[in-house]
Amino acid sequence: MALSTQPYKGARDFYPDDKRVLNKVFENWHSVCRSFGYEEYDTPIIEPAELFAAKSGEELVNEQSYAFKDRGDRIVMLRPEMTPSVSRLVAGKRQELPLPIRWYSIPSCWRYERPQKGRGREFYQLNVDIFGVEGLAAEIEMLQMIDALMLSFKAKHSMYEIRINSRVLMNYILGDWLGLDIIEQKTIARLIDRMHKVPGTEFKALIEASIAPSLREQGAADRLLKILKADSLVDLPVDLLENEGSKTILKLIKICASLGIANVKFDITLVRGLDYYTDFVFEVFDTDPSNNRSMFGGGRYDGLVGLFGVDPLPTVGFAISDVVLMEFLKTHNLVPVAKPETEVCIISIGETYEHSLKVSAELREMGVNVAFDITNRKTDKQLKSAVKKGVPYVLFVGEQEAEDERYKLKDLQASSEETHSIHRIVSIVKDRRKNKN
RNA sequence: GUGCCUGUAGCUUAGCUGGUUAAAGCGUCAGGUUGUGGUUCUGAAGAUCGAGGGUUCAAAUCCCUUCAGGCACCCCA
Repeated sequence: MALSTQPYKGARDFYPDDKRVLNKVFENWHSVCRSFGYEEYDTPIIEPAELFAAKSGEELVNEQSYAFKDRGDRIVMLRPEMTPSVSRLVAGKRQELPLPIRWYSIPSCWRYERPQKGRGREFYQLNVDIFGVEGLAAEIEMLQMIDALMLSFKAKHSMYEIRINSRVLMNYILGDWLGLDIIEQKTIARLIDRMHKVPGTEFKALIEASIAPSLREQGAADRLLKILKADSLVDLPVDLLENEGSKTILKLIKICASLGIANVKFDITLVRGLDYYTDFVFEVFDTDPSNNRSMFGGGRYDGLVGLFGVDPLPTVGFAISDVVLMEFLKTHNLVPVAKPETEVCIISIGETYEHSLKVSAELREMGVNVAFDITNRKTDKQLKSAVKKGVPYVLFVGEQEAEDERYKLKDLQASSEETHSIHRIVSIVKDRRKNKN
């Protein structure tokens, strides 16, 4: 029985053609993060299971995790997300890190799920977090970064929308305003999260079924259903507008608008599954009907760092996965094109193998990426494979050229060739590189 | 974890209601008289038809099981 050439279920192989695109995506992520003054960190892919227990969502930990025992009987997990790990790092140096802490990372994460469109078991995830800022300025910065990230892929504002909500407001509505107990609050929150996927009448029935009869008689269900229809903040009753969460949202939308980020919208049905969020939450949606989905999200989680026994630290962060982002880029025709980094293929003709070796070495020393075709095949075959690989230049080294130390450089796109010295060749190739970037 | 759909050479497919050595295009490799491509011509390699079992004189083609993939639900990046 031959071995399978397929990758493990839900995990991916990146052939060079795919890897170049992925790298391009990463490059965009890196450069946006750096431009906002964020620094990269990294952590192990394996963490003790208890790091995630009770901090992430229940289902994420119990049913969707790669958990196993190591040889010392410790229960470990492949990280399903990065947030608990960053919090661990920050807590570990809580006293010495200058605030605010602006960090990012691109870890690969693992979740035991059934793969489907835009979701695998393994994925890369850009994680961006800012620690140590209590006020709205942190939220604003996150939204600004998201705007810059989307822009770095040439996305237009019409292609996506940033929906925001506040857990403070939501908790107030469900708790004080409606008078639900903790368990009811949880189930109702779940339901609200799914509101747009369930038919209206069924949704109403589900809500009513989850509310205690005494409250139902006071009209709690109807009050809730009514405010869930709110399209914008001003549709809410006045007493809810007084809530701190509402004020936060209002200010955020206003400031974003003044920054030209007009696609930020209040969405009262936005909940998010992770348990650690404390106030501001958001999700970015693809507006294209064929891919109308939540792409990524984040929010404020002020409680996580403190769980490590140090003083708490207010935090806002978000995460984007490469898998979902690629779906977005595909539907909007924005997938970056990425050519190989090889700039010159050397084709040696006649008895010039050793001379060609020297030429390649010289070019490399001067910073040119050179692939010497050492297959010794016929010239046209070598040329063809250079073309197919997408290399911009071919350099012919024949016996005459070797003698003159001037070589024929062929521009494969322009389909022109000129004979030059090595130095001239280097500057031509480097000029091209500059113009490309 | 639940439901639906799919599974023939590396890729895209043909193969009618079961019948001798399973076709084609693309790609790969080689050659078209020894220094040039994105044209053309010729040739080669490459599939026990996802796997296992069954029905039948006979199965890629019918039935069962299983595996893999896709999509939706769940959940989420």
